[in-house]
Amino acid sequence: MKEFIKVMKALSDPSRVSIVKMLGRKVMCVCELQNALGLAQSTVSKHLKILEEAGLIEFYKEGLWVNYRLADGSDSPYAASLLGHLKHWLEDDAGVQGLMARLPDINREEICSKGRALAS
Amino acid sequence: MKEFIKVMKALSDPSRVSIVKMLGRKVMCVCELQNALGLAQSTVSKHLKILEEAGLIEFYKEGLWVNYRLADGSDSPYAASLLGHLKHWLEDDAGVQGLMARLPDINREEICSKGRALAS
DNA sequence: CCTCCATATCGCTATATGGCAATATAACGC
DNA sequence: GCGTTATATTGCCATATAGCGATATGGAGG
Repeated sequence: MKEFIKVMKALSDPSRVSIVKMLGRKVMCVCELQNALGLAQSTVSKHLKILEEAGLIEFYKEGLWVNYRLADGSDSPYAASLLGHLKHWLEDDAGVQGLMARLPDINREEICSKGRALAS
Repeated sequence: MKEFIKVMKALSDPSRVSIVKMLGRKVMCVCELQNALGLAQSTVSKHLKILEEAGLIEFYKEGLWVNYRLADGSDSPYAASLLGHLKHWLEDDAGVQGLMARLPDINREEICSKGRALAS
C-alpha cells in the first residue's frame, strides 16, 4: 500500500506531472527543469526527490551534471503502469503543450552558469 | 490536468484506497464503511465525496440508505484506468486483506441504528 | 408535525505539503 | 587548496489535508 500511495502522491502535484511529461521527451538536468517550470532550484530538487523515491524517475551523473530521465519501471509496478499511461495522457493539456513547445530551446549550455549570469 | 490530479489526490490516502477496494467487492453504505474503517462518520462522508468528485465512485439512494459503488468510468478516463488496475492491485496487502475478510460480516441491518445503539 | 435513522456539512486542530531563500555538498579545473 | 558551477538539503511560511465532534439536512413512518 505504501508503495502505491507514494506513486499517487508523487503524481498529485501539477509541477511533478509536468516533470514526468518533459522527461518523457528528453533527459534533463535540474537547471533545465528549473528554467522550464519557472520554480526555485530548491523546489525542483525537492520535486525530483519525491519522483525518484516513488520509482518514477532515475538519475545518472556526468561530471557536474545530474541527468534525470524516466525510470524503467523495474522498481514499482505502480510506477511502471502510470508511466505507461502518462506517455499518451495529458498530451492535449494546454500547460503541457506549452512546456513541450519550449523544450527544444531549453539547453543547459545556454541557460546554466554563464548563461544565467547574463540573464540576471 | 485538473481531472488527472483529482484522481491522483483521491487515491493518495490509504483510507480512500481501502474504500475503493471494498466497493470493488460489494455496494456499501456510509455506516458500513464507517464500521469497516473504524473512522468517524463525518470523515467517511468526506472521503466519499472526494472519491465521487474524482469520478471513482458513485451513489444511489434507497429510502434512508445512500449506497455507494465503483463508478463505471464514463466520467473520467483516468478514473476508469485506475479502477481497472485496482481490481487486481493490492490484493496481497495485509490491511486490505484484513478488511476483505471482515466484509461478509458487515451488514447494515446488524450495525446501523439499533445495532450501533447496543454496541455503545 | 414529530420522531427516528442515515448522512452531509461545518468548524477546529494537528500534520503534511509546495514554495522560497539560505546554506551545505558534490564535482571539476587550475 | 581555491574558485566556480550544479545540485541537495535545511528552515521557514502559507496553504492543504485527514481526523474529530457538533450540527444541519434528507427521508421514512406514525
